[in-house]
Parts: sequence; structure tokens; C-alpha cells
Amino acid sequence: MPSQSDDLFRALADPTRRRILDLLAERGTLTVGQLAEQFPDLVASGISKHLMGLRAAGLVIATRQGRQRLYRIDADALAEALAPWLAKYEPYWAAALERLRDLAEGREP
Amino acid sequence: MPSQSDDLFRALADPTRRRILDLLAERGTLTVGQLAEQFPDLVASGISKHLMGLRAAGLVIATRQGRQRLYRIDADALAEALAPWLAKYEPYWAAALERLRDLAEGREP
DNA sequence: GCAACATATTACCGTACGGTAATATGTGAG
DNA sequence: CTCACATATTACCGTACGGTAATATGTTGC
Repeated sequence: MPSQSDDLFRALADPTRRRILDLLAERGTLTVGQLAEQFPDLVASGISKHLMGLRAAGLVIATRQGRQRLYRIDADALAEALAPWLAKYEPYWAAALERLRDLAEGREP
Repeated sequence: MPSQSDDLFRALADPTRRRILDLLAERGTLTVGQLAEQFPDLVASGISKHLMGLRAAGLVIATRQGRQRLYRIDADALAEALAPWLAKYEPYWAAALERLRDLAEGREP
């Protein structure tokens, strides 16, 4: 019986799937074809398979529009899956994240 | 050329490795034997192999003490590896984490 | 030095995974 | 209705992965 966390981390394990998520996070909504354009080394059906994987893990939602399918991140599901794990490790990443934010705003340490 | 993120998420992909990290996060420092006790279904050398994987990903550090080896989380490395990805997805998990914290403190929504 | 112990390393095995190619399904256009 | 298009599904392949068993390395205690 695979747990919520299992699905999440298994989905995140593959670099292609992570990049798909990145693209969806940046652009909000993309079709399979638009995503496939970003992966010249992969065949389109490969992307489709990865999207199925992300959908199975509940990280992504598809809505039909004409003959294409619009994918977007399932924000609630991603948040719910991630939060418990993040809470457990908060002491580890909190400081680094702060530092990263300061750096992005050009502040000095 | 595997990136920092690749190593991190690959290491986190396996439930056994995640549980090893959990145990180290809770108890601070553990020997291979102490860790192996927590996995009755696995042989000790299997744990050792997973620890090597975590060490290779830079998430864990070992120090020798007598004939045993003490493992602990490499807090800095974990933080540095995790922070950039977390920053990218902060809008997604921030609210859920807040909710989780409130819940833990018994607050009402 | 040697026996017992803790961990690491190697060799090996089955299976799951990521990839492609081929085929199927569903939809808009003419 | 039919053709072209967008995506999904299936079948198949090589490889990477997690696991065990066997062996090697290094350390303490006698």
C-alpha cells in the first residue's frame, strides 16, 4: 500500500517530471504538445506517460479543451502532500530558505 | 551530469531512505546497527547500502567511533539542496504549512 | 595473534522504470 | 463521413534499482 508521501516522492524522483512541474508552475497551464516542445529529446507519448504518472500521484490535473488537454498543477493536492514532510524537516531548511530570500533581494548577510 | 536536485530527489525517492532520514532527524545520531534494528525486514548490509546512497547524495555524514560508525544528517547540505526547490514552490506549500501549524496548536480555522 | 564484532563491498537476481514505436481513442475541420 | 490532429495506451526493450548472500575490511578484547 503506497502512502501519500511515497507517491509524491516517487513522482518527484524523475528529472523530466520535475521539469514538467516547473514549467506548469511558471506558465500555469500547458497542453501536452506545448510541454513536449520543451523536451526535444523525448517523444510526445513519453511526455504523456509522465503526465499520467503525475496525475496518478495527484500532483497535476487535466481538463479537456477541444482536441487538446490542458494540464495544470493541483495546488491543493501538492500542498497537502508536501506540508507534512516539510513540517518535519522545517528546522533544517528554514534558515537556508531565509538566507536565499535575503540573497535574492540583494541584502548583505 | 546529475545535478544537485537530481541527487537529492533520487535519494528521497526510496521510502527506506526517507525513514532513515526521519530516524536521524528524531534521534540525531545513530549507528548502522541501531538503524538496522528499525528495519526487521531488511538485512543489515542493505541499510549500509542505503546509507552509502545518502552519503553519496550528501545528505548524511558518518564519523567513526570504535568499530561502529555514527551517522547523522548533514544539516547544511540538506538545507542547501532543498532550499532552491522549496523557494520555487513556496506559493504552493506556504499556506498548507501554516494551516498545519495552526492545527498542531489546536487553533480553529 | 586471533576470535568476535560492526560495517562495507561485491556479486548476483528479479523487478520496476524510462524510453521508443506502434496502435487506439477521441475531437475539430471540411 | 472522412481525414487530420492531439493525446492516450499498449507492447516491448535495456538499464538502473533494491534486495540478499557471501566476502572483505577494520576494530576491540582476550
